[in-house]
Amino acid sequence: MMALSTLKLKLKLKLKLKLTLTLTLHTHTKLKISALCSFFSTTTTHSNTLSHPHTLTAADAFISILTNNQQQPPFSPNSPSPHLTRLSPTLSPHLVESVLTRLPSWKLALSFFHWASTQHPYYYHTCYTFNAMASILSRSRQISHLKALAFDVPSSGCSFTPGALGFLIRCLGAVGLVEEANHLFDEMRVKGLCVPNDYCYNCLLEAISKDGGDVGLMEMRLKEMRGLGFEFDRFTLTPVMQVYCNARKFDEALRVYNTMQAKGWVDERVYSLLALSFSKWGKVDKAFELVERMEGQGMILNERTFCVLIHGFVKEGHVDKALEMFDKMRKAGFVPGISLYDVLIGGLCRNKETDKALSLISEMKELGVQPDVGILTKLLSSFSDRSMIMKLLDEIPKEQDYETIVLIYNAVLNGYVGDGLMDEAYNLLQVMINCESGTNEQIDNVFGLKRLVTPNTTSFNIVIDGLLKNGQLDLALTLLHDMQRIHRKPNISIYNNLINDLCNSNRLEESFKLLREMENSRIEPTHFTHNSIYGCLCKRKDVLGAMDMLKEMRSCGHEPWIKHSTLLVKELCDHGRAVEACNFLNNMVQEGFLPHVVSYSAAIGGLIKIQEVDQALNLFRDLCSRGHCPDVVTFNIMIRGLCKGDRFTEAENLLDEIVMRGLSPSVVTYNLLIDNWCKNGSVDNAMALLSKMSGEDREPNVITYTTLVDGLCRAERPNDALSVWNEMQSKGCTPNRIAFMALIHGLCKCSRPTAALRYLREMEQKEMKADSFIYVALLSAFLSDLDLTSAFEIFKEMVDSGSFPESHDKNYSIAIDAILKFSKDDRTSSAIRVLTEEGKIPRHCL
DNA sequence: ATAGGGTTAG
Repeated sequence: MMALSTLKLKLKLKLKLKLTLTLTLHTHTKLKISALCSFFSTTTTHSNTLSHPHTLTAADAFISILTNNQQQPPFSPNSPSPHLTRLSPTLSPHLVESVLTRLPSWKLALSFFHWASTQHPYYYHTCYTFNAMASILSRSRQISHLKALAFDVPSSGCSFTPGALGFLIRCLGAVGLVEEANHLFDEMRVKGLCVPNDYCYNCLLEAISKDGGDVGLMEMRLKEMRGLGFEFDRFTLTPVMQVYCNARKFDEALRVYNTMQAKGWVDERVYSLLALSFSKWGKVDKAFELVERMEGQGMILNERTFCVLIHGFVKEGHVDKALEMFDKMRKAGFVPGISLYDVLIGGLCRNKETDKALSLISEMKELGVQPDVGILTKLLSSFSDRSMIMKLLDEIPKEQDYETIVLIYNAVLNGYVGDGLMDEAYNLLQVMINCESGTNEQIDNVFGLKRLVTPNTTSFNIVIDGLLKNGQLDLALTLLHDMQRIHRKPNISIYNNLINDLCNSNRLEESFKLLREMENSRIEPTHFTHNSIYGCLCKRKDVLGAMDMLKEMRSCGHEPWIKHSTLLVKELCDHGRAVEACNFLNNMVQEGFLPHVVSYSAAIGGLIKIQEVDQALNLFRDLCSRGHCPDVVTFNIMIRGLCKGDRFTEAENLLDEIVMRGLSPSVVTYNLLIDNWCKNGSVDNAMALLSKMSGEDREPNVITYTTLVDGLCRAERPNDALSVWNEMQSKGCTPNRIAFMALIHGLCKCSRPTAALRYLREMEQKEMKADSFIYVALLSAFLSDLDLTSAFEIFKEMVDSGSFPESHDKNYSIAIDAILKFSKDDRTSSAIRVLTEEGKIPRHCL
């Protein structure tokens, strides 16, 4: 880099002095300063401007030899045509360039190009002949030859003007040879064969942008440019923006766009580029806005851009914008082809904008474009209205082949199914099934169509799917039999959907029957088929069946889904069968399926549930040796188990282990520890952890606060509980009914029933209903407070809201005691009698 | 027609 800038400095200096000295840059190459510093971009085609009649004649001579030689190829290695050999002393770069551009094939041109270079000592290639050749190879996309040529240029020692280098780089860029372009650029500079100028850089950037765009490379070249003191212009920034667009670097692309906008460099190309990118990013509104801005400046998109945008807009579901664009396109004088109509009508059908779709159809016809079967089936698929169907069927040219008619019927079936008209779909399918035995009238009754067709597999697929979605499994199953009766082979999709639905209805035996049936008819079950059945077995807790299915899956190479295996483990564990669950996981391993850490976590939780904490710990420790690492959730499950077993030290050690393994404790982890401390009388530890949480970016949640409110009330610190409550709300954490109940219950335990009642009212205002134990807690607290009136008020609310504790509830006896108290007191005894007579209190209470 | 699962509070 240093050497380069010195060189540049020297050159500038010498230019200033207007010296015409030659400068030795390379051992073999002498360059004229004027050539080196030419800042003009020069294209190869000098042939048009050749001025020497002599050269023209010579070129004609070469071309006629090269193209009229039918006896033998002109360049067979050992015997070049004697005519050519005779002419070879006249070779000059101008002549070669002229011949090259006029030869009819790249092959001939390349042979001639190579031949000319061997005519030493009379001839050397120049940048113009190299570029003429490169241009031919690039246009005919002869990538490997072009690559070889680009590789040869630096070692040929031929010097290039910056314009020539830029041209060559563009040839490379046009066929995606970006690496080669970069290599060439650097080599030419290092070897002193060219001093690249801003034009060269612009060409290089353009090449980079063509290849999807390597942002790092592009930014490096930009930095280089700036370092060399080159100004950026529109030809610099357009490819830069394109690279950012391709890389989805939204902000950077916009920044470049804004710069260009400020400089007035935004042209059609830039607008189109950005609009297309916006469309690709799903920002249809922005894309549209750009197009309008463009129009405001009197610019028009080209046809291709219109098409791509319309397709993109429809794909993003913005059919309205697509239609507006379509309108603009026609106003710009472009005639849309049928594929645009197809995509627009497809989009309108998806949106159920059937009127607009139909008006497009009439517009097409006015323009003399006949809607094809593809468009008509799209429309039919979205209609279930009989007269509409008839009208559309009228559009179909009569001479359609059989397959096409089936396609059209299937579209009608799709239309019915889409609108949930299963009876219509089923009946039409039945008419089709019976078409061979039925009469023409039958089908005329349906649509006035003369042609009779029998349904194909797709027809059945459509109706069966519709019936399944509509909960008509049994009717769908009869269609499977209809298929077999008329010898239509069900496909995998039909089998899979039926089996899946049977499994969801717990009709396992029938699923198996279908599975065997498909195997017999040589339709291979997929992993979906097997997993449907496996899932059903898991839900049933059928361990043996699940194992058998796993064996079958093994033989097909189908993986069981994690959610199913985990469900089985969980179901077993929920019923206290954790040991069986563990055995099942071991058997899975035996079958060669490594269960997921989630399934193992469920099993560990199950062992803890049956108080086998040591077994749980063993499994937890085993996980790593089985190729798994426990994650934070597994740790949480284990921590809870240890806490439940009063093994606090081990639990806290696990917390350290989480950190040691590079995991980080989750909010749940902290909640568990807080709960543990609260229950063990170390509320202050718990409070300390609360303040630590925010610092670690683990924001406390409603469970954290609820746990602490409960803990503080247990520690007889109602005021602290209330301040935690307030802190929770000030942090924007909304209490749920469990939180309210914890606070109300806690305040009651702290003999603060009046405060507690206020929160019950707040809770009720938020339309949350308290459980009966809350009423009982308030009731007891008021009674201990000897506030019989408030106690009775709560009691009455409890009775009225149907929250009287059940007889097996431990609060039942408290309620009964309260009734006795109320009966004995004059202030309340009559009211109790009324309630009893109304049947609101169990009569035997008295 | 197809991933996704296991843990915490009254």
